[in-house]
Order: sequence, then structure tokens, then C-alpha cells
Amino acid sequence: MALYGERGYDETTVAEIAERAGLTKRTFFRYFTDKREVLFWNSDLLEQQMVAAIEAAPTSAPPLDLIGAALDAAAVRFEESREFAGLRHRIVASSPELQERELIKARSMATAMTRALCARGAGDTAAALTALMCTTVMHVAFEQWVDDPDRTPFQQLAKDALAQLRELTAAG
Amino acid sequence: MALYGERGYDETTVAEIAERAGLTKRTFFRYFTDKREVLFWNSDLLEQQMVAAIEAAPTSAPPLDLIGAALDAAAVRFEESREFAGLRHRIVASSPELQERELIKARSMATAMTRALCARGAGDTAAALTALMCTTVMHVAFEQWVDDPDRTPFQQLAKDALAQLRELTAAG
DNA sequence: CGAGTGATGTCACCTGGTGCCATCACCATA
DNA sequence: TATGGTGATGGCACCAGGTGACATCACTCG
Repeated sequence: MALYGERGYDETTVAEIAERAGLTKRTFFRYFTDKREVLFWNSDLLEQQMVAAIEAAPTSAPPLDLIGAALDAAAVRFEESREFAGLRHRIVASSPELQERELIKARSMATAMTRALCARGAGDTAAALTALMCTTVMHVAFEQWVDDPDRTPFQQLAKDALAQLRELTAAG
Repeated sequence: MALYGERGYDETTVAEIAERAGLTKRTFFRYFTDKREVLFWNSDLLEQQMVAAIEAAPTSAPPLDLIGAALDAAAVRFEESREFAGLRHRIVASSPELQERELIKARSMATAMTRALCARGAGDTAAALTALMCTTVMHVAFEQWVDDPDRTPFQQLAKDALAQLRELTAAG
């Protein structure tokens, strides 16, 4: 992460990372499957927590509330490390391959939530749509949250974005 | 594409593709920036057509109608080559790196539509949410459409998915 | 003390991807 | 016809990401 920040992602070689860490290139690849994966070390944890939030919600909760619960869970993790998230986000934004990786992580999150929603009795299509809307709102809110000079809480931004999404689909 | 279908994407080397095409590895990379890009040859065309559909819609149209117009444009292109889309989809589904590429293409589509929506006077957040909902519905409908034994038209599936999304956000 | 086990190093190797220069076909113009 | 320019291709060397196979070393357990 330090090296990525100092010299840029593309300009950093795995050999250099390994050297800085006092290891070998080979050993690096035993810990990380990828050069990219370093930036997504804890992503599955976030996924698990959002899924758990959905599973823990009351059975009668409508889809939008489930999304809200998952976003609240995400908010907790995000607020834990705002400046780190900012650095990480800037690095990811600098490289297309990292954005690709970020997108597939989001997709993985969505499919996990889809499974959880199906397990709660939602139809396949409804579950998929709901989960994807959740990642959509998360993405939009995250873009506003990171590097926000006012340091507005993520939870607030996510709530607003969700409300706006509701308006958009209701109007007309 | 033939080689990807025969031997699988991962097992196919660029040198083999070039040889089959009567070219050199070097020449291949002058036409395609990537080994992956072969599968996404016409993706920018689809993007342009969906953007054009949004721009061509009446000024008074609500967001959901704009999404509908863009999806109709996509439907036209999809129906042109159903079996090809099926093969292509199967190949993409077989490889994570191809899925990553597909996701970033969808994202690029979304940002292009976001720009178009902003140009029509939509707010930044509203535009982003609308565009992402469009790609979401497109994805869900596409998954149902491809390899569907009943050969239901894409337009129908997209319309249904969009209606279901509306229900999901309205309920509660 | 010796065997087994897990983490690391070492090396060879493959493949995707790029820079650089040579070559060749084609085309316009004198 | 000869000449020179231009665009597409080939050839080559090279780098970086990534993997497999084997050696080594530390640590633990009996």
C-alpha cells in the first residue's frame, strides 16, 4: 500500500513490494493471488457483514429496508477507516485493472446478498434486483463520502441516495 | 472466438489465435489492446446506441421511461444475434478476467448514460442512480434471455424486470 | 534425538504485452 | 518507369505477472 501510494500502482513491481516486506516474489504470491488483490484484503469481510445484516433483519421487512440494513452494516466498516479508504480509493481510481477488480468484488457481494434474499423467500429476479440496487446505492454514496470535505457520515449519504432512488422509480 | 469456444479461453494462447488468423502475435496486439478485448469488439457501439436513445427521448419523459428507451435500443442489438450472444456469454462466464472486463464495460456504459442524463438536466446523483439502474435491469434481463429455451424477446424480459424493480421500491 | 509439518527461498518456465526497427506493398508524382 | 512516402506487418528482444517443482529451514511432537 505504501509503495502503491508513493510510486503509483503501475510503476510498482511485485519484486519491489516483496523486497520492501523482506520477502520474495514467490512468497508474495502465496499470500496474494494477485498484484491487485492487495487492495481488497478485507473485502469478503464486508460482504459477510452485509449478508449477515440482511439475514438478521425482521422477516416482514420490505426489500428497501433490507438494503438499508446492509448499507448500515457497510457504514460501520467504512467509518472505521475514512482516510485509509480515501487513499485506497485514489489508488484504485488510478488503474483500470483495479477498477475491474473492484467491480467484480461488488458483483460478488451482490450475488451473496442475492442468495441471502432468496433464502428469505424472495423470488430470483426480485432478489437479484434488490441486491444490485444495494450495491448501486453503496457505490453512489461511497463516491460522495470519500474525500468529502464536510465529512458527512456514510450512513446519511446512503440513506439519502436510497430515498432518491425511491423517488426516481415512483415518479411518472 | 472459434478457438475460445473449442479449447476454452484460458487454454487459448495469443500466439495460437494469431496463427489461426494467419498473423503474428505482434499484429494481434495492434488490433486488440488485450486478449480479453476480442470478446467486446462492438461494446462501444451498444453504448452509443443506448445513449442516443436517451438523448432522443422526449424532454418530459420520467427516468424510468428513459431507462426503457435505452433498454429497447439494447434489445434491437441483442436480438440481431441471439446464438452468438449465447456463445459469447458462455465464454465470458467461464473466466473471471472476462467477467471483470464485462463489468467495466457495463460501468462505462453507465457513466456514458449518466453524462447524457446530466445533459438533460438531471441532478448528478439522480443521473448516476438512473444509469446504474438501467445496467442493472439490463444485466438481469440478459441473464434470463440468453439460453432461454422459450426464446422470450429481450424487450419483454427487460420490461418485466423494470416493472418488478418499480414494485420493489414502491412496496413498504 | 528424529520425524513430520508448514513457511520460505530458489530456480526455471510460460504467457501477456510493449518498444524498436526492418520489410514490404501500395500509391502518388515527376 | 523510377522514386519516395506511407501504412501494415513481421521479427526480435525484453519486461512483468504468475506458477510449478524442489530444496531448505524452523518448529513441534513423540
